Amino acid sequence: MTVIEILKILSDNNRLRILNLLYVQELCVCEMEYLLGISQSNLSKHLRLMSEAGFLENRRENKFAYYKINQQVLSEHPFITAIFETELKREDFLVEELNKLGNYKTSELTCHQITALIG
Amino acid sequence: MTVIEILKILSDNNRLRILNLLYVQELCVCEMEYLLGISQSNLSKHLRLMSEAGFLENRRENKFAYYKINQQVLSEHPFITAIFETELKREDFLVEELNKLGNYKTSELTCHQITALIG
DNA sequence: ATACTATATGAGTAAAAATACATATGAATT
DNA sequence: AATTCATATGTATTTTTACTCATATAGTAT
Repeated sequence: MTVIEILKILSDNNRLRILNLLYVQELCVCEMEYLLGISQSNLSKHLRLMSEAGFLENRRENKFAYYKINQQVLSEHPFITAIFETELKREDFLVEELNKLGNYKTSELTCHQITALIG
Repeated sequence: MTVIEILKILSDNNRLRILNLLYVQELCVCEMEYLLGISQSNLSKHLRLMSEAGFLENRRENKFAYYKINQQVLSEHPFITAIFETELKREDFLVEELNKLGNYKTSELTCHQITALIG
């Protein structure tokens, strides 16, 4: 992965929002759909883009698809961590979305329940 | 300047090439045109974009327009320095362009001579 | 097997960004 | 003042990227 590939991934608002959450923890597609309000197909395409670039890893558990950040990318490119740790914390809307993620976690809703809420 | 604005600036190949040189030193438009082989109008537009965003500063000296990186941007956003210092050094074509800049400097050509070469 | 449901994908559209070409501007020189 | 020359800008074009809608796929459960 070249710098420019990484920068192109990071320079989209929705992808930054996704990564902002995934930097905290692995998440299921339905959870991101719920937390971010991005349409399912759009979300899926951003996730695919980032996975094919090697930025994300994914697995399936039952019906649900989980995505997480490839830690090797972070260790090979420390500037990414710097962005997540300091830059993203300066953007109010991203901090709010982290709060929403926090609330979601304490709610202990399941993916099954989430998809019922969305659909 | 938001992170996303900065990332959008950085995520274009020609802009990265420009900044790669400007990270070494202030340069005139004609020098960048010569060193990078980017067309004058295209170059000018990239420079304008980055200046309006506050990423670059510029001054005129005689006929010539000089651009440099706004140091405040670097100090407020250390991840940018990390990109220049370590990431860009991994890209062969960018390192070559730095070498070309080095050669140009030792040649001690003037802007006047450069524009004669280009035109 | 069938139906159900979460995610992925194909095709089309819209929006944004990069570039090229022609021309304008503005400083310097004659 | 007229000319020259470096840079900037307007307009058009091309390329790239994001998104929507409809449909396919692949797991689950009945």
